[in-house]
Amino acid sequence: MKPYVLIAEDEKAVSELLLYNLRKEDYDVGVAMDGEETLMMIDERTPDLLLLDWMLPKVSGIEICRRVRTGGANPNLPIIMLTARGEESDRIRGLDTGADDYVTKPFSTTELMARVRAVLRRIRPGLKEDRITVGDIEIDRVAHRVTRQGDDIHLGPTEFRLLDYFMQHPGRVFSREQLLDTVWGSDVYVEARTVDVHVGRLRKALRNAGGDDPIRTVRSAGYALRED
Amino acid sequence: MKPYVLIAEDEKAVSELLLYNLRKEDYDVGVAMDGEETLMMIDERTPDLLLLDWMLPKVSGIEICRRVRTGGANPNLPIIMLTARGEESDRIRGLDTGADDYVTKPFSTTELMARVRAVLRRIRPGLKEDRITVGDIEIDRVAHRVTRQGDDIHLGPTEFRLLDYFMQHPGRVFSREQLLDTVWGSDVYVEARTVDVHVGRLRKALRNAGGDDPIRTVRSAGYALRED
DNA sequence: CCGATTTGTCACATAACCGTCGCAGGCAGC
DNA sequence: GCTGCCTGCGACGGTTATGTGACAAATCGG
Repeated sequence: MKPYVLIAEDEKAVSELLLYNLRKEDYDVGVAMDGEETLMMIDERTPDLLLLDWMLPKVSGIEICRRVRTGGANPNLPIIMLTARGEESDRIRGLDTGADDYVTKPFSTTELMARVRAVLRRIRPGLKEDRITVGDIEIDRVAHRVTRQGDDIHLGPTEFRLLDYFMQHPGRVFSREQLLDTVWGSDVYVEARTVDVHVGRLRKALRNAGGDDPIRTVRSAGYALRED
Repeated sequence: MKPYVLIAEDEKAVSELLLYNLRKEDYDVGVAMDGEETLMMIDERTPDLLLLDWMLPKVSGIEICRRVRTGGANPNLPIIMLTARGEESDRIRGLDTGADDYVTKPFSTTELMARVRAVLRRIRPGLKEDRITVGDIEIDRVAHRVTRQGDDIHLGPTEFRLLDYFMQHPGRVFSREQLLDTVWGSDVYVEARTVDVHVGRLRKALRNAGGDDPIRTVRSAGYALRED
């Protein structure tokens, strides 16, 4: 089953961002807006991971953290703490109370997602790797590196995300619209043909490392990564 | 039984497009033109999936979403939300209220159908596979690939759709008119004999992968795929 | 604020595909 | 076997989708 991630965050802007990104990475997601609700929702269905805001109305994040660790039915529940920048000592107290990781706001979504994966992988090994290999291409999302037959490949941010997405679903054909939605983000509007250009750039970069074109064009449908 | 899909959409152009395509994929389809009607129709017969427009007269899409999730007899009713491009925060609120997926208008029909399948497959596994095998021919709609006895077969878009349609109904004979309607679409006007040419091309492509002709000509009636 | 990198769009060339035609051959009924 | 329809298929002109170099705007990192 999909891992269940509970977001405990009162700022709607933040929780929505998290919600959106976690859904995109195919998790089950719940949102709690204050401390009480968080505790209730944990009781209802034990999450596989708790994203916990430091400052939470009614019952603070650190208090929740403590209660979970000492009190409840699941003292090993993984927790990633979200703190505002500059609360350094708080941060440490956060780890002290037993959070598995902490992230300062504002945070990079990519980085947070990587940490989420990292924590979840501890619980469920082989869940969503930080490294994927398809054929002779390997991508390392943490180190942000791509190699082909050992050679390093430099990619721009967009090409990187594009390849990343392809490698998560090898063989599958994506329309330009789908790619725009997921790789670019659903909130940007760019021409569909832009995808072509970036696929072209990705191709050229991959070609430079030798071997033949690993991206398949499916006329009138989109692009796909060859799956061997 | 066929899955029942309810369309809640007030723009006639959109709802008819959906209706047409869903029928083509062999679903039972209902159409509601505003929010009230939608709620009524849900009560009458529980759909397997609700395609819900964001902006709906009388009772808005989001309100319906909320009521279904919280109130009714079937809080797990799968919902795909339709939103206009640019309503980004709305979109996220859509997910927040519990839609299973969302699609922005204007949308690609192919993509929407894929999502419909994806959502329905969650409910009824093995419903409409992304892969079909008939005899020694296999078609993979997600990867957009056709193989025969392991060999890859390259088909143009039209031949692909044609074979896809045949494979959904092996053995059945289709007239040229039926094929034009479904494979080409009811809105294009081309000569009936065009079908012959494409069937010919499909045949040639399949022949190249060995084996004998899997398409049967029924004189003065049409064509059919042999079902062994 | 500057240089370097990246990005989105355009224009153009090319390749892939489409629909139609024409004709050769096949099929059924007589 | 003959006749009148039907079908298979190669050829062809027109259309559409895709690949790619160029470029200006945007962004990043100092």
